Amino acid sequence: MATIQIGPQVQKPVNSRGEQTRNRILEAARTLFYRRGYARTSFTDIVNETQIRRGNINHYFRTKRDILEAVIDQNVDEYRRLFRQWEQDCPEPRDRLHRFVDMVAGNSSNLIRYGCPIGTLGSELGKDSSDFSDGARRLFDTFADWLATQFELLGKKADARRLALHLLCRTEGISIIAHVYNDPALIETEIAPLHAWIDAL
Amino acid sequence: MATIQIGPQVQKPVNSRGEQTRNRILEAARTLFYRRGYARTSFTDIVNETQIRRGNINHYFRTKRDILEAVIDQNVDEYRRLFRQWEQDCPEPRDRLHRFVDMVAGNSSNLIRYGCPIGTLGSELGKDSSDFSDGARRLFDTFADWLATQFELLGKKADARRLALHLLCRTEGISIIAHVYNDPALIETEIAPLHAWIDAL
DNA sequence: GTCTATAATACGATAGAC
DNA sequence: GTCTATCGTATTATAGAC
Repeated sequence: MATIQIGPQVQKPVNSRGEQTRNRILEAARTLFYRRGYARTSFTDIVNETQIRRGNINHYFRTKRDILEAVIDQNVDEYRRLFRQWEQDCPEPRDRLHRFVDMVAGNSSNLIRYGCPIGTLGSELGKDSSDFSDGARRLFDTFADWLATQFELLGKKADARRLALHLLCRTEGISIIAHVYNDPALIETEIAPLHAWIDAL
Repeated sequence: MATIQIGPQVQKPVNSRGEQTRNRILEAARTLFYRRGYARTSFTDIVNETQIRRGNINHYFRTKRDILEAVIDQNVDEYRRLFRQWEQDCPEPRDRLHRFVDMVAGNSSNLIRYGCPIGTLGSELGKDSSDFSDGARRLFDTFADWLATQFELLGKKADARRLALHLLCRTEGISIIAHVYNDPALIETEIAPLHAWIDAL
């Protein structure tokens, strides 16, 4: 849905000093939340990582949870941008699905060290009294929706969502086990049948 | 490897008051770690849950991490006991594998609310500077080893470990996605092909 | 074995000067 | 927009009486 602009549009200064500071905070938080988990990442960790003073961070994000929400938004945006790129690169939806599976394989060194960036956050946020399972679902929906669209384009209209969730189950499971066992070979072994599965559709 | 006993064996009083207290602590911790995660569970939470005083808990477990290790040991023991039960109930290894898959389906209400008890703990412990990925691996090995044994008994000697890890990938992936989406139907849908897969081996 | 009291620290968040 | 200083609380862990 487009928003109607009245009068000259006020251009948001995307590279202002404030914007840069905010982005540095966000980037550090994203990495730390991924590598150490949200609960174990402290405000002080972010201060040390960015060298930005405590009070200044609080100027951009009043609470730690505000940072989390912004990090999730950033993740969603980034994956959507990636999907758009794939759509441009691959006219065939089948090739886009292969791209998705290849992304898992291509990111194996991070997956092995820290687990899936979406899945581990999802597990943590889904837990009791984290009252933020919305964030986890929003993150997964970014993937599920896009994957379902590709299956629809493949003519699997009725089963699109089921197939999308199936593929997510497969890749998430691989990420967990490969992470626990620090085993890159397992990713290769488990990814291969997924490519075959996509081709057989 | 059996230990040779010399002289009359000293029987450990398994139902002494101390043992009972220790077990109550352990049971509460196990539930809390599962439902809220290890990092977000505090000593105070365990005190409130058990009504056992702080100092008394520290008499049995000096540190929070000591509790974690004991909880993992307890989990390992309990699953091993369950596996022995299955071995008695089912002479056919194929039926035992079906039992394993059914366990996931039968535990769906907990899986949906809190995720997989092994997988979520594994994700959390595998993270950076938790320096306790051993615990996660030990937990998963309890399953992987037993599953591999069943595949060997099925005549899949060469592929036993690969098949075991594949099955773990599948069930863990299902747990994650069903948890994030609070979707019990997804468990049923995704479990069915696993039974078929076992039968087709 | 059980309890109370408390030490020592890390945390999230705020106030207010510049 | 950036900084220093600090409040109030929650945390793990310990000391020592009973």
